[in-house]
Parts: sequence; C-alpha cells; structure tokens
Amino acid sequence: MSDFSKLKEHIQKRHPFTDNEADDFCENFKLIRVKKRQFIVQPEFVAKNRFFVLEGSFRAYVIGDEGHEHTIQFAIEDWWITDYNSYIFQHPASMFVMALEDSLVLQISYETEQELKKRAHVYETFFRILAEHTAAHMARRVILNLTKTAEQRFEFIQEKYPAIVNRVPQYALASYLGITTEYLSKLRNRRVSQKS
Amino acid sequence: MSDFSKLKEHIQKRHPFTDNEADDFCENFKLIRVKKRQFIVQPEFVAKNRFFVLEGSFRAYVIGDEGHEHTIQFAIEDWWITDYNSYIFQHPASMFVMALEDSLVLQISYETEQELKKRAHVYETFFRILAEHTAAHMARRVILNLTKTAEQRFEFIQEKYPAIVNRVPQYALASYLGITTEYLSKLRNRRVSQKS
DNA sequence: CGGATCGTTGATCAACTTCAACGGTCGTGG
DNA sequence: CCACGACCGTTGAAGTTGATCAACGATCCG
Repeated sequence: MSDFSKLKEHIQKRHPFTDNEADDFCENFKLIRVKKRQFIVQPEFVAKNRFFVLEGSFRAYVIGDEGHEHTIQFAIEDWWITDYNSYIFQHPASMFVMALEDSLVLQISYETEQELKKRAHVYETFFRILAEHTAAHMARRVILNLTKTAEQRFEFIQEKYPAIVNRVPQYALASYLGITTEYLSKLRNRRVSQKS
Repeated sequence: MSDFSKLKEHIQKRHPFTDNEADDFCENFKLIRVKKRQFIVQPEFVAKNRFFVLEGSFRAYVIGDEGHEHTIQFAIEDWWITDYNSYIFQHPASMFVMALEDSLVLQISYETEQELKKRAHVYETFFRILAEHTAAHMARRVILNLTKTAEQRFEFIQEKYPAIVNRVPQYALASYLGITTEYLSKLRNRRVSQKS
C-alpha cells in the first residue's frame, strides 16, 4: 500500500525505525475518506481516534458560552489532529473536528495505539516524541497569545504558516487568532494600504 | 533517602512501576535547595534540567518586546517545571524560571532523562504520559484563553487552583491571566462588593 | 438563476491598558 | 531595633484595542 508512504516517511523523520518496524506500525492505520464539512470528532462523543492527514485540511473548534466558534487547531498534510483531551483521557469531547475540504486521512484507534505502545519500546518512543512536540507547540501558542497583539499574531502566523493562512476561510483564521472576522478584515486592509 | 518518597508516590500514581523500578528511577534525581528569587532557568542559556517541586513554589515567565513580564506557568509541590521548548529541543531558553519562595526540588538532567528512556520501556512510558499530560493541560489553557473573558478566567483559576491564587503575588497572577495588575485589582474588588 | 455563505465597511460600544499618584508592608543596612 | 527605600497592591481618569451591530456586495453552489 503506497497510502502509507507519507506516514512512513513522517515517522522515520522523527525517530529511526527499521523498515520492518515502520511497515508494521503503519499497518495499524486505516485509510478514511472524509467529505468537506464532515465531522470526525464531535462534542459529547469520545474521540476514539487520532488522525494523520494525507490530503486535505481540517479545523478543530469549540463553541463558547456566547455561541461563537473558537478555532483550536488546523491540520493540513503531514499533521496530526483530534480532540487531544478527549483522546488521551477517553472522555467526552468538547471540540468539533471538521474537514475544510474533501480529505484523506489515516486513522488509528485509541485501543490500537495503546496496544502498539505496549508491544514495542520503539513505538512507545515515537508516541512520546509526538506528545512532546504537541506540548512544545501548545506552549509556544500560549506564549504567542500572551505576549503579542492581534496584529502581531496575524503577522506571525502569516509568516510561519502561509500554507494555512492562504487555505482556510477568513472566519476560521480570525477565531484561531482570537479576534472577530470583522477585525481581521480591517487588519488585513490596514496592512495592504500601508505597503503601498 | 526519604527525599524521594514524594517523587516515588507521584510516578506510581501515573504508571504502575515496581518498587525496584521506582527506586532505580528516583536515584537519577538530585536534591537541590533554591533560595527565593533564585533562577533555575534563564533566557539565552539552554535549560539543561527538568525540576520536580518537593517544597516551595516557582514561576516561569517571558519578557515581551514591550518589556512586560508574562507568566507561562506556576509550579508548587508535586508539579514539574522547566522551559519546555528549551528542554525538549535543547535550544536556548526564552523563559526565566524563578523561585517564589525558598524551595526544594528534585532535578534531572536532559542526558540522564534520555538515558533512562533508552534503558527501560517503563521509563519511556512514564515520560510519554508526562508529555501527554503537559500537552493536554496546555490545550486546555489555549481553550480557556480563547473562550473566556479576563473575569471568567480569573474565577476559573481561583476555583480550580486556589492553592496557587492564594500563594503567588498579584502581579504574577495577573500576567498569567493576560491582564495588568491594575485591572486584576479592579476585578477583585468588583467581586467582593458584589458578594455583600 | 436564487439563496446561502463569506468578506467588507462604518458607527458605536465595551473591555482592558496606561499613566500617575498614594498607602502599606517587607526586608535590609546602619 | 529602628528607619528608610524598594516593592506591591489600589484607585481614578483618560486612552486604545478590539467587539458588536447593521448593512452591503461578491461568490459559490445547487
């Protein structure tokens, strides 16, 4: 199955697996086709799976008390996504994870992941590294939110993740930055007219 | 050494170690006494260690471009602290980690941790769980910051972590919540007068 | 072609910051 | 052991950042 080649490359970039180990690892994933606007995680239900994106894009968001959506994470090719708290603790989710486009993902279930981690030290190591990277990434996001203004956060994300900024709808990006779509629109125009 | 009893209890709560494993694990930590206002991590230097707090309290913060301090994390008894991004990737730190009181910590170096993780599957598992919990905690903080107002965040932290709120200086708590100490003071008084 | 969705613009409003001044307390040196 | 300065929390007035509300134009998709 060449569906696994991208995942295989991904895991070997993070930790030195032998070819056999990598193949064995990948066989535990299931290829899933997801249509635009389809949910792969929903509040109230437990997030039973973790997803690796092969093609397409996703958005994880919560709905606050005021009824507004707040984007927690995006995922495009080569990224992982799920409701982290729900998946790790197998509690009911608080997030929606929705496909922004017709997408292709590799799915692994919580039980399968547990079994893999038990089975071999090297798989345990991989998931440890994955968790560390997730934690480090989240820590950087907390710092960004605390130390920068909306405009600076926008500039930063635009520079660092142009692939995402150019691909997701405006309202999704705004709610990721923690601002309204109206204000993002104004920021954007402010920058354009400054440049001229 | 009974200095290790708290750490031993802590790790066994998270993962079933045998008594021998737990003792062997703990022996890799070094007991350090830290005076109030002393730094255990500083910007520019690589965070070579991870710390488990036995007694006392700490505060991790960054200084933004405007020169203000922003608190990223607190740690009291039974918590871990370091500059996560610096420690994991062994890059220069961006944070200060400072003792808020005279404290007692158990320290493990990056090299020792790597060696432990290689040595036995069970140690690898422990650090995987630790990283997962860190990631999950950070994700909850991102959600809190995006979905709640300053006042709601204050109430929430006060309910969930009263031990911290009652122990750290006002300006530290304010900068953790992402507001100024003046505004926190006003929020606090608003609540007091409402209750009467 | 027609409705729903998305981004934009402007006016008004609320949340939070900044600045300045003051009183209390804590720790340190004389 | 006292006195002084530094640090910390508070209060009030004025200023900013970003939200809300409402209206409109463009685009996408059925």
